Amino acid sequence: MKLHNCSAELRKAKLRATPARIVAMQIFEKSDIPVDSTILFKNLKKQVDVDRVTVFRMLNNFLDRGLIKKIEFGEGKSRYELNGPEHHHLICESCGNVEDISYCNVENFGDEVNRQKKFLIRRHTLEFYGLCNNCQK
Amino acid sequence: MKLHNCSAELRKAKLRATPARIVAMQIFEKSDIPVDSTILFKNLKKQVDVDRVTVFRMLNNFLDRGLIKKIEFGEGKSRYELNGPEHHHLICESCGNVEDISYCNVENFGDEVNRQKKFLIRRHTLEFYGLCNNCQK
DNA sequence: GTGTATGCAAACCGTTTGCATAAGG
DNA sequence: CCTTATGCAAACGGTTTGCATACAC
Repeated sequence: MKLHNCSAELRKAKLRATPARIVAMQIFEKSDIPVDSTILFKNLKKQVDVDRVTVFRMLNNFLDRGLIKKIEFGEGKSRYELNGPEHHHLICESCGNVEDISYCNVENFGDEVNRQKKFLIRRHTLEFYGLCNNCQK
Repeated sequence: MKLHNCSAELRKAKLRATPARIVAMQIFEKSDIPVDSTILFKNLKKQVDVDRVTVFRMLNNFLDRGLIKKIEFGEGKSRYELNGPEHHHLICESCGNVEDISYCNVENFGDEVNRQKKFLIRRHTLEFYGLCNNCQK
């Protein structure tokens, strides 16, 4: 059980370790693709009695404290994932699966942009949409 | 006046050239940053009497016919721009201004991803967030 | 005990849908 | 004339807010 880790992590982020939050963190740790509020809510419900509103408040709390980050895949809703090392996503337009890619050569490109446009880049988003290996068959 | 061009363009896309659509196309042509439904609605209202619903329907029609494309900047709403040559955006987190960049070296990176992950890339999104030249001062 | 987190109800915003009317070709 | 676009009203899904209560520390 990672329960203790999650509690500690929450307290370290100056958040009270409530049951809902602990389970939410566990769900984030277990899920391999970014979750949206509805998925998180449904999975939470299996273990704790929690309100939808609380889920949104948790998400915002976690975001504020930098525990998670928000992503959008153009679905008209937000997704969230643990705020780990920078990476990008391969989103299958057929089955919806999401794979992570860690390598990114955009930094060099960013430097170029910086020089040319005098734009100070703080972060960037890069998502690839297409067909995963399975769905190509 | 570009009115005639817009009408022609609409008809070429097999869409009836109604006043609202013609003005909408003109607004797209004039605006240098991607517009959202509300901005488009307000600007349309200055020239034609149009309903909010009609704006959304127009946007979807234009999307279907490939006249425009949809973009998201993580604002919880969609933005739209004319479907011209591929480019990416520099979004200023301070003033909200958006600059276009045309050069993109992501293709090479995409090939790499393709080989490594056997993922067939159909399109990608790449947006830079930071501070524009003005807002750095 | 004190301040933070939660539940509930209600509202908000962007967007979609159904249906009858209007208008482009 | 026939089909497509529009307006209006209503609904939808995701998200936020106000307020009183419950709970973590």
